[in-house]
Amino acid sequence: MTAPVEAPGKGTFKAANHARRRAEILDAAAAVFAEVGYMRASTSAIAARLGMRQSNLYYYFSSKDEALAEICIVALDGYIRRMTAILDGEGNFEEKLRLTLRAHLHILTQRPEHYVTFLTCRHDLPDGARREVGKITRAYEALVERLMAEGVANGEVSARCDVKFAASSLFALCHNPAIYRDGVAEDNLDRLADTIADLFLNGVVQR
Amino acid sequence: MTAPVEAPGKGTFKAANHARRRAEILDAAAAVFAEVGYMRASTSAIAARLGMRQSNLYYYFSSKDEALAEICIVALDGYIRRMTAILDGEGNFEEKLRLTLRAHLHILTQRPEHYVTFLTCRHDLPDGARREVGKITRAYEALVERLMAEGVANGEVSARCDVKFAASSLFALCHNPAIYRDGVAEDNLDRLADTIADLFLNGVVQR
Amino acid sequence: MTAPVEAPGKGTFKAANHARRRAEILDAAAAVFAEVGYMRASTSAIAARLGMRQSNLYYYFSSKDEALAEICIVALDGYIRRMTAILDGEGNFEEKLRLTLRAHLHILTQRPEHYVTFLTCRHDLPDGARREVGKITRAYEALVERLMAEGVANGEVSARCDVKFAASSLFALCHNPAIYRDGVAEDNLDRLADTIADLFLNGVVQR
Amino acid sequence: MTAPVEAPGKGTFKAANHARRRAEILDAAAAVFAEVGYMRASTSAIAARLGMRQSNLYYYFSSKDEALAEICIVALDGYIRRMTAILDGEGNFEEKLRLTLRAHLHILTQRPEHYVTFLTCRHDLPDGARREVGKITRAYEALVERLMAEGVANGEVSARCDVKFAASSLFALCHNPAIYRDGVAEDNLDRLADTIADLFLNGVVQR
DNA sequence: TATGAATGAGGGTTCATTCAT
DNA sequence: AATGAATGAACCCTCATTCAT
Repeated sequence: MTAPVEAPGKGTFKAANHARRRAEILDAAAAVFAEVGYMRASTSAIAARLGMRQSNLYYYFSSKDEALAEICIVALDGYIRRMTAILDGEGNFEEKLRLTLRAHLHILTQRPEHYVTFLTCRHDLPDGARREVGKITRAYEALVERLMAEGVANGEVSARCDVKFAASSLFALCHNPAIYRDGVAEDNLDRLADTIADLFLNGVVQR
Repeated sequence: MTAPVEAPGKGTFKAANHARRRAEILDAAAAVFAEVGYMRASTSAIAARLGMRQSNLYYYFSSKDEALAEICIVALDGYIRRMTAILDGEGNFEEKLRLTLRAHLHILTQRPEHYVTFLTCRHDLPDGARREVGKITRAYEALVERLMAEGVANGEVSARCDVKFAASSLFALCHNPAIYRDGVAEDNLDRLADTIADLFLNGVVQR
Repeated sequence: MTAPVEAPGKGTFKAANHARRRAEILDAAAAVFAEVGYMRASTSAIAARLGMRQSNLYYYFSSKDEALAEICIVALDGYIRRMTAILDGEGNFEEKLRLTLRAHLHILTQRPEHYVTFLTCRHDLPDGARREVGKITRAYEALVERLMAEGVANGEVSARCDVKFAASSLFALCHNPAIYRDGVAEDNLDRLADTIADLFLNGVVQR
Repeated sequence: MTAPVEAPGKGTFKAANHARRRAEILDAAAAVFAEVGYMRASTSAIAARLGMRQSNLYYYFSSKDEALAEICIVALDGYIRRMTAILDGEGNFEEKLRLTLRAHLHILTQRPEHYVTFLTCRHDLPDGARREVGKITRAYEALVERLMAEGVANGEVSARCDVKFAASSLFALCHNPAIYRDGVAEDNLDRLADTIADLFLNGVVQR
């Protein structure tokens, strides 16, 4: 969890290079984690993907755990902020739901492996990081539940709807494309989000 | 994949003990696999849960892989048959969908850990077994897709509905309760199934 | 090394059965030892060859080591006595050498696997048995060396001949057919012995 | 069979160290294999001989099998080439035979344990390597058989001589000193080779 | 910054052996 | 006389991690 001992000081030239390389390593790690799972991902497989040697990874990260934690944090980055903005913004339930889905799935256009890693490797985090990540996750879920609750309150959403169940179902519908597609082109994101929204809002029944 | 050489002969009355013990081991293994994942699950943790020594497991199973494969097979057992029966039976789309969900989730009342293990550890199967399990899984998915297609054909389901997307979404909605609950009491199964069916059929919108 | 605890008393009916079964087990063990070597020979492979279960072997033998030791003893049985008889008997060097080879290779017509096991698994004996077997082996070698020495003494064998080297060479020439053939038919034994004798006596040079 | 992934790049000057260490490990392994046999040779015994930890062996070799295969290859190295040169060179049968024996036994002055390991542990090779080694071995044997056949053809060798039997007997005569001596001093090699040649050519009979 | 080398801990698996029945 | 069940020790191998250079 702590930074490697000899990491360059902030603000120097070196620091920029260091940070860039760190990010590259995170990407490689996320790719391997997403493909074979955290436990099967060997540090040398990660290093090989970057053409470097295993031991050099420890110049940038103090442990494999740390890399996983950081990937999960990156994957979660901004979710709370964006979701808060959506909730505080204009629009009825349906509009906010569509915005939510776009925001939620946006990462699939940028860092799909980070998202998959978050979904599938979260449980492999060491206790401390797992609790931390869990806290953020639950806060985010709470915001989505609030969206549902607002929908119920203003009559757009059926009163029979259990907000917790609805929120977790919404997430579940997002996992599928995350895991079974290699990534999402930027121009397809909105269509994907709306497809999910349509199902979630209206179900499959013909009207 | 084959039973250990020194297992008792078939049909003897000792064979029943052997089979019972095997099943107990499978249950213990499924519990550990579901809890910490296949890779983190040590064979001695499985043995400890049964008060036996690790090496004794190999009297019943020839490898950890074999146990996983068997758990996945058990989890899949009967799905094709039951789904075929539903499709060939009476009822409109909605009725068949509700039956499908009950059949699909029924395992949660009996062997929830087997189901979770199947969902989360499938990828850890050795190549041969993974292909075999994949074949069964795809056949089952195809049946559910056929259900969707029939719904579209007779006008109960919206024509805009992509059957593949719909089928995989239905499964996704089932994963949630599987993973986040410890099991489902037999008398709650129908309610759970119907809750999912309601969402899937009509969405959350108030009408 | 000690007999199993509950072995039947000598002279009883049971004792005969017991001894017969013991011999069968020794044969099976010798076959497996000869085929894959002592270390790779599992007790269950031996049992399987007899249609019995591994644990039952321990009713007849107290350990795998004991079976090996006994096989080696059986393989050596009578060598000293027969060699002594040959040395004490009539005939010149060449005649005695041919008798020696026939006596030495005779086991190939009866228990080739015992001989091969002796040759290839001797080193796997536990210390005590190895010394015992080594003692007998050396005594036998000494007799063969005496044969060579007598040949030298009476002028039939070249005076330049090192008796130790000659004796061990004679044995070496016997190992080949032992290891590379499946066994020797009784009527071929004399021919095989004479072929080796011819080479040993006269070499390959044309005269 | 392939070198470990993280071995140093070819041509670097670190690679030389790596190769040297690899060779040291092979020597240690050969010594242990020759002493107690492949199956009884534990990797930690090999490591202990070098003052390193067992796991470090795997930085140089990917498996115990690989080390054995390499030892056998080393033991066979050059045999075909040298034997071909002898056959294609000048000299009558007797001269070529003596050259053959010197070439064959030369390894006893350099790496006796490799030779003994080859002789006694060949059967423990995994299937692929065993076939490969078997192929080389048989090719070499065929060359020695050709030598015998040439001797028969030009009248130096008795027409009654079976070339296959003669060739395998020659090898058998070489096994003895290999196995029962700790090695051969360089200046004794020729004498040893000639002793064997004398026996093989003329037998023990006084003329 | 990066590498080669080394290590300790742990895991899955095999197997001879024991013992109650 | 034979079997099912269990066990402990040993073994090969993997891997994250460390450290000197």
